[in-house]
Amino acid sequence: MSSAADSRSASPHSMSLGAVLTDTARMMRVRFDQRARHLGLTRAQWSVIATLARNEGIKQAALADLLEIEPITLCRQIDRMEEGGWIERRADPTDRRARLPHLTPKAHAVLEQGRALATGIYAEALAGLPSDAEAKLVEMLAHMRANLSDRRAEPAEKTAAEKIAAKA
Amino acid sequence: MSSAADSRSASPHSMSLGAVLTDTARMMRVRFDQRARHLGLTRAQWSVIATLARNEGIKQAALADLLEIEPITLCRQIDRMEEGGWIERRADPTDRRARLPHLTPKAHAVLEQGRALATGIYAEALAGLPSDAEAKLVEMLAHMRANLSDRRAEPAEKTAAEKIAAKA
DNA sequence: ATGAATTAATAAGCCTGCTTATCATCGGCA
DNA sequence: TGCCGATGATAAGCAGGCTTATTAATTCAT
Repeated sequence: MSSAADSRSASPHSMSLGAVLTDTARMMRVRFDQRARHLGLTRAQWSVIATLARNEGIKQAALADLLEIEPITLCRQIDRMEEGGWIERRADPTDRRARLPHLTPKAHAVLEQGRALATGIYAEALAGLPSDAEAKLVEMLAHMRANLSDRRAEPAEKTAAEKIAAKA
Repeated sequence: MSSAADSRSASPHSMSLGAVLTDTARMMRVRFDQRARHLGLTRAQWSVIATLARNEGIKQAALADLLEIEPITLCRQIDRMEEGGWIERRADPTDRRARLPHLTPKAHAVLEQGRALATGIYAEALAGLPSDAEAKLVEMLAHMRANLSDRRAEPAEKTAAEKIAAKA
């Protein structure tokens, strides 16, 4: 039963952080998808709805930036969500290039359910950990995300420290 | 500059944990992919190579279990890696159903480079955090992964605690 | 000893991320 | 005024996850 853990821990600092991070993120997404299936929504789609709800009238490119995905990824996601009746694109009166995504009433109707689902899954994932675990995790992960967010494919040595210094 | 963070933190316990977890995992994967591109390898592929290197002669289903992905996902990954010359499938003399994946010399040759890459990226991500951050993170994430790993689409209440009790 | 259940691998088809490239429009500057 | 670079959206095509279902081989129970 412990073979998986054993086989991964040959060098405790080599693969485990990336592996456990990726696995945990994937499992959280899968769990959300399982629970949200009866709503007809995936985690990624719910994330679009939740963000859009707080940013009415935003452009696709700006929304992609909030979601931290590429515009093309969001574009195709909105294609699917428009087909599913969650979102409609409206013309921007001030810029004929833009097609602003708007939530439909159907999307507004599931906002609360999605929030409750997410909260329940976080609670389930964090069960058995100290009460400050969530805050600590979010803080550390946000820090790591910031460390990784800019630079391109440069050699790894002494870049992170510089970046942090530059930000401060 | 802070608009993304602001727009997400409307309710600090609603979306942020899942969002930051997913984003950080994705950025780590992207970073690895950028750095490993000159090797012709992706993070997912390197992960297969590293795990296979520690488990010679394993079956595909067992390897999928170690990697915590579905067998079909690994099957298609191995298709690509066989095409790329990283892996070859050999017949299992004791079970005619099985086709055992084996690393090619080309794959053995990049093992060290991959390990160094991963180590460098972890260091970069963790820069500026206390020295025990990695251990704490791995511990918390592993706990969460365990909390989420079994059960199916049941309601969220009081399942995690039961599961932990059952495991102990 | 044979028929049922299980297991190994994989096909089909979807979702969501990416890179790269195209096209239309906007807006600033010469 | 007219042009040229920046911007908004999207097409094409790949990677790597998933669910569901199929085929072949093995194993187990009767």
